[in-house]
Amino acid sequence: MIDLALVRKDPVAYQDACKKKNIKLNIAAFLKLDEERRMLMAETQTMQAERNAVSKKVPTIKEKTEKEKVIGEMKSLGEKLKAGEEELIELDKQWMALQLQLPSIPLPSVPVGKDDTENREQRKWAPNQSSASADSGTGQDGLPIFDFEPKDHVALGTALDIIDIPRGVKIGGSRSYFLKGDGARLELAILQFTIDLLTKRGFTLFTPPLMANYAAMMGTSYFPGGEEQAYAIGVDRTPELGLDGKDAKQIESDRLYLIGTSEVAVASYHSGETFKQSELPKRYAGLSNCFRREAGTYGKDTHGLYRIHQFQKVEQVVLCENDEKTSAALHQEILGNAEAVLQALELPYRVVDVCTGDMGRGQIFKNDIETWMPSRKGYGETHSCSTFGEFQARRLGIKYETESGEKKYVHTLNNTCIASPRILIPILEIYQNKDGSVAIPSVLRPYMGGQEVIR
RNA sequence: GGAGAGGUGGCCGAGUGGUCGAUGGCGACAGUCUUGAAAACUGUUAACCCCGCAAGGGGUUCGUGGGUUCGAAUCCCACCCUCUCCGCCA
Repeated sequence: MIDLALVRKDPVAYQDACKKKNIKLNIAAFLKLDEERRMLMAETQTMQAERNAVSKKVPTIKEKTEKEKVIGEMKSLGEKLKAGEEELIELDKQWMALQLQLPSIPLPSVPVGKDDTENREQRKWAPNQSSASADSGTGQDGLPIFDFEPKDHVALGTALDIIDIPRGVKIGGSRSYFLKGDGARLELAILQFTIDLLTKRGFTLFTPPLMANYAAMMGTSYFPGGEEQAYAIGVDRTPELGLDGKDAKQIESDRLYLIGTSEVAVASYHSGETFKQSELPKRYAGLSNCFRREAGTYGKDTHGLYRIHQFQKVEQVVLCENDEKTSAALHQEILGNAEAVLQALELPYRVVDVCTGDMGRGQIFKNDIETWMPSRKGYGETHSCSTFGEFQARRLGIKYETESGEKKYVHTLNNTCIASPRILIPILEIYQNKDGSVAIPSVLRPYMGGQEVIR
């Protein structure tokens, strides 16, 4: 949500932000509605003031006919007031709906572009000399080269019996999978390694609710707009559905949504609260399963574990004071944490500055980290690091009191630290050996009982 | 799932139709007293919105949303949440 005083002061800047972010919104029309709303508000408030004043006087009137006269007058005022209030409620709905669409203004450094094809590569990293696989080498650019025909993660995982997609689909529908045996253990090792790294760096770990209400979805700015990507809980539970349950009907929902990221829950943790400035920043990490409908992606990334409905993620969430330098420094910090994990895993990656068109409504600055995936012959997005300014904090109502007693909204940031199984794609593909076995990255071995290879 | 109780200001808690945004207590802040502190005493102490340069004025808020009424914390309806007992249960 945006400070409307700023929009009124500089509507052009917000219209420009809409254009850059591909948001269809007429700022002038919104401000006209805003104006109308305030005028109507003034009118109804005047009537309310009169009603309140007279209501206070009524019990002191002793004379009966006088009293009845006043009550009669109030009755007709009440009708006018009610009409005004109803009109205001209607106007309010439209006003709020539009207000929730207002974008924040990207920082000046953000590249302007229409979609992810116009993101700008900022830097690359690759291990000097990869220790990844006994049977592969490292090219000049640090990317792995194989002296055999490398397999993709699906072929590797299927042959090793650590990934089972067909049976996943049998149980959970398209884009479902099982991790099995060492595959499941590898995932947990990665998560645990990441958790340990963040803990050492001062982050507090949360395992949050996986189901969240509308306020949390809206507050973190997934709603309105992202409803189609969220699973809403609500199918009927009648026992007489036979063997296939295909007659199961939608029921009225429990009004909860499965979270697409622990950010929804963890950033909402302090909603409605006011900190003391000395309590900031808060460095939080959420470990959770994440659920995404992936509506509208039919036919896209259908192969393997790249785009699936459910995954596990360690997410960093930071709340800090309302200061651009502070949040910029923390942005680099949480970006650095994710890079530290990839570097420990010796996976080549690059950092891109996400352009305006590929940014969300609320972000003012965003980096993606893309990790090298041999089967894609390119980098694939594995991390997303966002700075929101006070956009989320306004929706969530998270403030702090400065030393001088002033109340301000916090700034919020978040970044993936690791997300699995997508990260298994580069791990399995880069660490594969000629014989089809896969070496376990050395930093993960302590988490797998010292095991060195999956075969 | 069955039965019951309840949601009031930072916290506790009173209030069942009208000068109630709400008695009282605790806490916090300021002052008096004190060398200092404690105690005692005195005072201050909600959030949000609208108008206004400001001083200030007005509105809304007693879980949420509707309704009744000239007037609702108080009456009615729906929903959300919490607690207790029983049942079931990882």
